[in-house]
Parts: sequence; structure tokens; C-alpha cells
Amino acid sequence: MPKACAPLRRAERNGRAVFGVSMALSERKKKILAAVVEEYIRTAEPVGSKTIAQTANLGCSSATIRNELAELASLGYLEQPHTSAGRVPTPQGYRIYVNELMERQKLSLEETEAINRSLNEKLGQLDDLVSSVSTLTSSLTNYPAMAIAAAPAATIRRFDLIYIDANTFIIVAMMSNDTVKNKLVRLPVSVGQDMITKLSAVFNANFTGITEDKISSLAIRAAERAVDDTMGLTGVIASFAIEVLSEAQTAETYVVGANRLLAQPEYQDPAKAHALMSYLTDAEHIRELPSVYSGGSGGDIKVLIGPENVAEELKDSSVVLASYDMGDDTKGLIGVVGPTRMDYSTVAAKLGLIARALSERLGAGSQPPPGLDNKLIIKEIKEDSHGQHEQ
Amino acid sequence: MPKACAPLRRAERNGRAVFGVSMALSERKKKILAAVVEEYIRTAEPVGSKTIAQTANLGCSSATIRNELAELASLGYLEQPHTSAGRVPTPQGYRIYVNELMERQKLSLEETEAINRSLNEKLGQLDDLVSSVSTLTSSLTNYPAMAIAAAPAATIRRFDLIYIDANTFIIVAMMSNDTVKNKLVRLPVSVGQDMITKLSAVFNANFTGITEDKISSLAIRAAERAVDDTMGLTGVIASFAIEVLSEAQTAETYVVGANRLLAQPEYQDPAKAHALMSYLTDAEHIRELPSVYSGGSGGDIKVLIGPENVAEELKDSSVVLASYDMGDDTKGLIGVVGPTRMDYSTVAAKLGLIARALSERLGAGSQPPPGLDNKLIIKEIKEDSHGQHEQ
DNA sequence: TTTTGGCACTCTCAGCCTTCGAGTGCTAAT
DNA sequence: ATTAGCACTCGAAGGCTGAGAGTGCCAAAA
Repeated sequence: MPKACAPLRRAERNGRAVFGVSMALSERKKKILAAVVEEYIRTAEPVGSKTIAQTANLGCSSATIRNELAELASLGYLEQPHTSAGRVPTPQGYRIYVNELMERQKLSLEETEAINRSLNEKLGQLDDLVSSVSTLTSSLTNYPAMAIAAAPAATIRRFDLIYIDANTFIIVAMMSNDTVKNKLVRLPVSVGQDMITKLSAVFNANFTGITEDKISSLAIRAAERAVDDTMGLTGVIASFAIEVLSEAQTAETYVVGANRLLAQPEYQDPAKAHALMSYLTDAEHIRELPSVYSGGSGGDIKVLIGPENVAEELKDSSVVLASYDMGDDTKGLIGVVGPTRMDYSTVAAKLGLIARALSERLGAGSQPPPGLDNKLIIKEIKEDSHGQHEQ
Repeated sequence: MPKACAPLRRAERNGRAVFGVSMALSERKKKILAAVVEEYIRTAEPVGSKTIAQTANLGCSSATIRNELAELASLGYLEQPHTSAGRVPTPQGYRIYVNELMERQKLSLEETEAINRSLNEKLGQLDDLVSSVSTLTSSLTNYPAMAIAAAPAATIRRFDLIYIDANTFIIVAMMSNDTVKNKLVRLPVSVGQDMITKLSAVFNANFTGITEDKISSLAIRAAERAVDDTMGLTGVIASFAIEVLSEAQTAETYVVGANRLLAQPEYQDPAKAHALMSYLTDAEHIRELPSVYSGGSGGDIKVLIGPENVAEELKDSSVVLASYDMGDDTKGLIGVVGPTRMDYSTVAAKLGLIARALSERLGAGSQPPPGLDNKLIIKEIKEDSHGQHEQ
């Protein structure tokens, strides 16, 4: 019968705060809550008083723990699936855990290195940044991951028309966000080099530096007259411009590893898994995430637990988000979805590391390139080529 | 007691062929087999003699059917999950059904139109052809779908270097398969317009029309000397060329709608679903499909039933493949994965329709463009810009 | 010789009951 | 304030049973 178990200070009794709100749990309650959450995260089974008495070594007996558990339950941080089962954290319980109790996990040196290594590799392998980041995050956390690159409205900085032959030319548009878009145009009629030059001039004069909504059919008509275009070439180029602009506006999203959900016991029910996977699969839904992230400024990790999510489909899952800086005005977001019983501390640590690493690489490398090591430059500046896509 | 049930010809008795092999099932056996397969496809439940006696109206009693079923079972076309259950088709049973019994389904006019309409829409909406085709196929069949565009080794037809400012230029490569690749290059040092011109000339002279393996470091060194390059610019451009060439070689693949598996009763077991989904998620695996398709020449539909698949993961699923013609030498493949109890006739019909429609659109539109209707041209020739990706 | 009605038999599935064990809540003692 | 102890609750697992679906076979009918 050890006596190591310090009695509560009077004011703390019953878990009431000394002043006001519910923020004051006795030290012991905190420890117990944390133990329950961690044990439950590990095993996915309701946690009983005995287990806690053994693992967390407060010097209390299971009976004492039982009393504490009952109070934590009446405070709304724990609940019982049924009368004679152990306790399971409620969303509020997880919230307290994430906010106050969870120890910010330090990844081991090996892990950190492993992540850095993968980052280097992956960023080179696939050429679509958003896709690689998402793939990487998913495989590092073992949860489905999403990545978003929200670009602010871009404009076309400059047009180049490359004359190939009488029936063919290429449109190249250099965008304000330093990406380059192009298209090959084949014509059923001949066009001269001079026409191409004229077109180029007109478009550079009238269609650069403006956003999509500023392109009026009037302007297109005007351009058509200006170059004396009877073949609809102006239209072709204008369409390209419009398309490229609207494309630059919509955030690029990627979701990878949805199938990993099936490994989690909470998604053993195929109907549940299906519902969530379908939700994640729709890019529209993913695009809504940044508005949700709003709170945390750069680098911050935001955790949305169960019902804290707005989307009905996510109500009993959790989402962890981190933002990274893409150098120009672009902000990227990476996130992970999982059961509420998610390993928050590890996920948060990994997401944070990835986000920071990305910000450094992209943020730093972008303005003045660091050197002329080909491989590096290529990977850093690279942006628009095309590859095969996973999932 | 109807007498409509024609007796078997003597030679057909016991399902033995008149000459040689097993290809001769009595008419009645065929009808019964087809009925079992179709009923099982519909309900996913073992089919009993009574059900068949009622649905397929051969004028026989259930007892007769029972005898026939027993023979079909001993021939290996049907099996029983347990002694007192109905019959379920074996892979061989499905094979006979697909080869001989299945009526080539004619899609209704509405369906055909619906598909054509979606094709028009989708081909315009998303800009990545392979992705759209895959998405479309999946949503039309309600099974996971994959699409592959296998390109024969391409070469670079021509380089253009666009000078932006002292620190910046764009590389544009026009490929032999009529796609265009580009990259923006930022430099830490200044380059003159003249240098850019020189580089362009050298690369157009020495690095066009060759495949990746023909680019030697010797040639790059030579080019470097030719333009008197001390800044590694040659390397940057060469790297780009190599990358773009190898990228053009690897087949572009896309898999969409893996989550649809979860709707099928045979994948209610999350472990199974997970295994298959993970398999499908890996682009490497998908790239192996064309070799499997080998058999069918263009337009043909190929069906792989259960154990006919080479990959272990597909051994109790089926795959339906169709190829389409992408105009140039490129062949595309679309496919659908599902349980062996797949609705082969509908899926085959839909896949066929999609493949034919694609071949027409892409094959026809490519050589001499049909007219100068912008929207159309844009969609048909379009190939390289970049959008958001589903899934 | 083929078909058919009939019957015995088999096997699964769903429901019900029982048992077992984990875990609680309460109480009395410290 | 803590704890040991005990009665109690409840779900999960196992066994049993009856119902139902379906078969296989046989003898009679066509």
C-alpha cells in the first residue's frame, strides 16, 4: 500500500477549477486522462482502471483510479461504450489531450533523417510537387494524406508564339507565378510567320497582366480586327489564355492513400470506409480545407477532432493540417485523415517536420537560386512537365 | 406437366461432344449455365434448381434441372459452396459464358447517348486525357477503372529557348509525338541573348531526333565546348532533355474509383479490399497490363477471369480490357476491375463503346484538323497543360 | 430413355441460452 | 483521501435448436 499518491489540493477536488472554467484538472486527472488516451490510441480497446494503475505509475490503486475515471467521465472527457467496459476518450477528451497533455513528440534522429531523405528523393522523382508531397505524407504517416497548393489569381506575364511550319505553331505563356504553360496548335490553313509575329505583339500588349474576368469578348474582337484575322486564330489563343488563367486559379489538390483507411479497425465497416473514401476522392471537398485551416498561421499545426469538422462525412474522423510556404505568394497545405483515435503526437510531429522542410526548400530556393548545380536547379524550379500519376 | 422440354440428341448425352473436346454442351445445358451465371451476377447468391426452373423458361421441372446442374458441376463449370446450397459458376463457367453464351449486349439508345454526352463533356473538362478517360469509365461502369496511354519512345523534334531577361529563359521542347514540354530556368548569373541563340542552335543540331539512350555525356561535353559554356547551362538543358525523353517513354497510367470496390459484396472483407486496392494503386502494376492484353488487336475486348490473371492479387477478381487508338502510334488501354461475378456483358458493351468513341475522336481529329472551331481544336490537340487531379 | 414427383438427408443461418471474464460502483475499513 | 472487497452488469463466445433452402436419388410416369 504505497502512500506516494499525493492528495489533491482542496480547491482542485472534483476537478473544478480554482477560478472559473473547466481548464483546471488536478495533476492526477491529467495524467490519468493522458494515459487513457494513449492506451486507447495504441490498442483501440476501452481502457480499464486496472490497466492504468499498472502502466501509468501513479502510486494509486485501481479503486482510486476508478473514482477519478468516473469524474473524468462526468466531466465529459471519457465515456463508456457500455456499463461494464473500460473508458474511451470523447472528442473533448482528445481535445484536452491535444491542447495540453500531449507531449510534443521529438522524432528520433533516424526518423528525422529518414524523412529528409525521402523528401529529397521524392521531390526529385515525381515532378508534380503537390502529388509527391501528398504521397510522401501518406507513406510516412500511414494515413490517407492530402496536399493542396492554393495559388492566388495569376496573370499571364508574357506570350511567345513559336512558329513551326505553315500549319503549326506553339503558344507559350509565362505566368506571373513563374510557371509556364503551352499548347501546340495545328491549323487546317496556312499562316505566315508575319501573322504569328503580329498576333504575338497584340496579345502581349492586351492580354498580359490581367486576370481571367478581365478578358472580354470585346477585347478579343478588337484583337481580331487589329491583326486582320479571318481564320479565328485570335479565338484559339484567347481560349488558351482563358483556360490557362482559370486553371491557375483553381487550387491543385491531391489525395493519396485512401486505402490505408482500411487498415484501421474503425473503418472495418465497408460502408463507413466507402463513405469517407468517396468524400476524400472529390477534389471539391478537399479545396474547402484551407478555409478551415484559417486559424493557424504558417507552420502551425491544426487538429480537427471528430465533430469539430464541418463536413458531415468527417464527423467521426480527425484531420491534422499543416501549412507550408511555397516561396511565391503560394501557400500549400498538407493534411492527414484518420480515426479520432489517431496518433496525434506522432502525426503532428511528422507533419510539422515535412511542412518545415518544404518551406525551407521551396521558400529559400525560389528567389535567387543557390547555385548552378543542374540537378538541383531542375528540381527546384521545375514545375510544369507531365508524368504518370498515382492513384 | 408441360412437354415442351425437348429430349437430348443421343450423342449429346452427358454433355459429351460429338467430336472430341468439351466444347459441346447440349442446348439445354447452355441455357441453364447462362441462367445460373446471370442470376448469380444479379444476386450474388448461390442459384438453386427451383429458381432456374422458374426464371429461364425451359419447360422442365426443377428435378430435371437438378440433374443437369449436377452434370454441369461435374464438368467443372459450376460448384457448390456446400452440399445443400445452390450452384455458383466457376471461373471456367464464366469463361464459357463470356465466350459463347453471353449475348453481346446492345446498349439502349439512351445509354449510348448518355455515354457520348459524358465523353464530350469530360474530354473537355479535365485536360489530362488519360485521367478523364479513366474517371469516365469508372463512373459509367461503377467499377474501379484504369487507363493507360503507352507511348512509343519519342524524340525531341525541336528546341526553342525563349529569352526572358538576363537571369531567366524558358526551354520549350516540341516532341515527335506532338506534345510540347517546357521549363522555366532561373540563373544566378547573367546570360546574353546571343548565348541563348547559340545554345539553341547547338541543341537543335545535336540533340533532336534521338532517343534518351543516345544522349551521351560525351555529346554534352562537346556541346559545352561548342558554345563556350562556363556556367553549366548546357547541363541544365541536357538534363531537361533527358528527363523529358524518359518521361515520354514511361506509359502514363491512371486508376480511379478504387473505392467502388467496397460497394461489392465480395470485398466486404476489408483485408481483401485493401490488398486489391493497394495493388491497383501502384502504377508499376498497371503498366504491366498491356503485355497481358497483347492478344486482342485494336477494338477487341479482352476478359481475364479470376485465376486467368497472372498477378496473385487479381486471382479472384476479373479484369476487362479494351484498347483504343490515340491517333499517332500511341495505343491506349482502358480497363475495369471487379469481382469475378462481374456484369461482363454490360461492362464489355460499355467499354467497347467508349473505346470506339475515343478512337474515332482521337484517330480522326489528329491528322488534318477538321475545322477551326476553337473549342474543338483546343480539346483535340490539347495535351500538356496542368490541372488538379482527382483521387 | 427421359422426365418428374416425392422424400430423406444435409447444411447453413438466425435466434436463444448459458457461461465467462472484464470492469464497474459502492461500501466499509483504514 | 485511499483502498480492499464484493456484488453486479454487460458483452463476447460457444453451444444448441429449429427453420428453410437445396440437394440427391428412386421409383413411377410418359
